[in-house]
Amino acid sequence: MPSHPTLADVAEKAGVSASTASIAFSGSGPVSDATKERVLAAAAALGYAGPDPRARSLRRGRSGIVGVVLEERVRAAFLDPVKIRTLDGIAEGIAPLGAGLLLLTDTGDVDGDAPVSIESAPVDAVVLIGCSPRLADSVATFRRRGIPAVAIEGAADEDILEIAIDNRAATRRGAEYLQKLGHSRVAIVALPIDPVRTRGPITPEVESRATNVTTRDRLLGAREIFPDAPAVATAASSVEEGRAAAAGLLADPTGRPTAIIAQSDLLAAGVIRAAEELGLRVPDDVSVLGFDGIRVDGLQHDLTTLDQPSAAKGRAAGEAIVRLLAGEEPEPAAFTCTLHIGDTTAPPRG
Amino acid sequence: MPSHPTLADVAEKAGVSASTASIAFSGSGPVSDATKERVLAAAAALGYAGPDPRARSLRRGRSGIVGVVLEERVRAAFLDPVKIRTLDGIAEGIAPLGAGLLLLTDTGDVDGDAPVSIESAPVDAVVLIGCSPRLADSVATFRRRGIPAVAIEGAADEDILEIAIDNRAATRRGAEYLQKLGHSRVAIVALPIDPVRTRGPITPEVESRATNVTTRDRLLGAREIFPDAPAVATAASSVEEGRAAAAGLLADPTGRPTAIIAQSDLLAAGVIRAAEELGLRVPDDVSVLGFDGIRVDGLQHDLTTLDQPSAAKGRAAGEAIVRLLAGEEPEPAAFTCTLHIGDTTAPPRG
DNA sequence: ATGAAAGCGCTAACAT
DNA sequence: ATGTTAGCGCTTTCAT
Repeated sequence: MPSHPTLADVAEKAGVSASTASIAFSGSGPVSDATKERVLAAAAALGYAGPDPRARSLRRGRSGIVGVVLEERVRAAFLDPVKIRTLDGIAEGIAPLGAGLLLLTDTGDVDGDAPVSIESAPVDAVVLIGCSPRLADSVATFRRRGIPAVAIEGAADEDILEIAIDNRAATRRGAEYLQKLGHSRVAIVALPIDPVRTRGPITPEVESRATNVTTRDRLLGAREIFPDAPAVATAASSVEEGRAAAAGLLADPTGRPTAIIAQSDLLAAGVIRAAEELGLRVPDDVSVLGFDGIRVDGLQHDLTTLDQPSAAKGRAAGEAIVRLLAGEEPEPAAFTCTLHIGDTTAPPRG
Repeated sequence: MPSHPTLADVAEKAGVSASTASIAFSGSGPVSDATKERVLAAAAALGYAGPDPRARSLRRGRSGIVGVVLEERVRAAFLDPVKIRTLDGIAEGIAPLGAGLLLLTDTGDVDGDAPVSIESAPVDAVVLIGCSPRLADSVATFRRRGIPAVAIEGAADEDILEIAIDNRAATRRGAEYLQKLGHSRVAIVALPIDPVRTRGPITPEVESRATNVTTRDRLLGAREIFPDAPAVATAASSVEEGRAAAAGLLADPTGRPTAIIAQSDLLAAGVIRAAEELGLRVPDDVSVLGFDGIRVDGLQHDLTTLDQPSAAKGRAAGEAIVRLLAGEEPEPAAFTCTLHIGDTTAPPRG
């Protein structure tokens, strides 16, 4: 009795052929009840735990695993409520597949050692979340490997099925709202804009090199209303990054913006904190607009924000995967964000 | 040129043997630079995206994937901040492996169709999170398959490496604190206690059938100080469940508890909400003790709670996996929770 | 209903 | 440094 019995061992013990034993386990063929029982008994006796998934997936050409490619480290994704809700939606969308979700990261590290990189993961299909600057590479890789892929945002120029939200139009609507309130001196606290997450003012030159499509689209939407609004890039969507960026924007009383458009709710929470630290009141002295529609932990305000249907987005991506795997051709989809008016926006003073 | 070229195709095109081509890709052997280049060129020409991970893992006997078994649906786990932080810690702990994280669920559904169930996932090792009533089965399955496993809580009686926290002792410390404040009429809002998540009073009979080790241990800890405290089981760790359970406990002014021990912070938040809905003030009319040390979204109070090191717990589990895979024998570990005294506990009135 | 044979695509011994 | 050989464990025609 080998330490880890194979199907062949079980078959031999049961006195049947390997193919019959296989059928007894998978149920994909006719077996007499007696034979089946004999096989199962032999398996139990040998401590056989069922067919080896590795061999099975080689033979069948399918692994039963759907990959989720995150642009950042897993831990970072878990800190982002939007990502979590999206992931949740994906899980729901692929539920009919009964497939496992494999979390992958596309950090750009050339991790040749990593047994499971984006280049070599045993997945039947993938969902790319976020706007990796290396998206084009990833897409090409999966295409070469014949792995169906769906992108959630950030696929603007790539030849891949995309599930999007109206980043640009939504931001525009938010900006219009600020304009209607009477704001004209507006500044933007932006998400990371390039692969290396450079902090600082977004000059036209920086903007031309932007690789993050979400950042760029939300920027364009804001610029439709406030063409000259200064923008600052952050290194991450976090309260701390928002605080640091806004501290700079609000420090000088001369020409201080009366409203700040933050490209995420976490950044917006940071903006509010920065304002409070400078003795400014929100929304009396500064209005703040967010994006996402998450509830920010510890934030006392009811943030005015663009509420995005992140779970629906994920579900749509999951459903698209199911259809792709079934040989169908799902359509790209675009979801619409809703302007939620909270208590962080008001007409400018004076 | 086949639609999906194999290593053999590449080797042929490059005019080398398959084994040489294999080495050119994996780097696990000597190849001349010239040959390597020729192989890579041939691969590029054919659009070969690298060795098939399924074949590779069959041959090597390793998939480069670590499974995470959740007791509930993925979406439910994502709603639980403790689980997320634990997952985060696991990702950090197994980072040296460069392995992917495969999310698996052990719902008890006999999902024979699921390509990737707990019985048949191509994983090199697994972490079991939470306290599945079916833990014993899972453990046996993984053992038969020769897959190293680590459990985070809930493995009390199983023969498996466990990373634990001091659920019982910590709860006892919290209960002692309430006692010192002067409380004696205390009630408990408990986590789910059995596989079917039955709601309602925890009678001795129910308690004897408890399968959820965390629930049971926290219950025992509370009972060390308040032996006769009535307890109510909920169906999930959520604000809504906590609210519903507490609504029942607080409804009748006669013999109303002066303090409630909730087995999670989400439940505690629900308890507070129920109290407020009844016009009771926290902590003046009712003291509330939580467990977890998460920040509950939207909760205005600074919850008195037992702060558990969930990320550290996950990291320890990840590190244990790394060591198991290296053939070492890591020790079980137990982490200690800290009593955080917030503003939801005070001496009882009058 | 069962068995024999042929690989899935790759890598690891072992030769040369 | 390169080639030859032999499977990893399973599933699937195709016979019988």
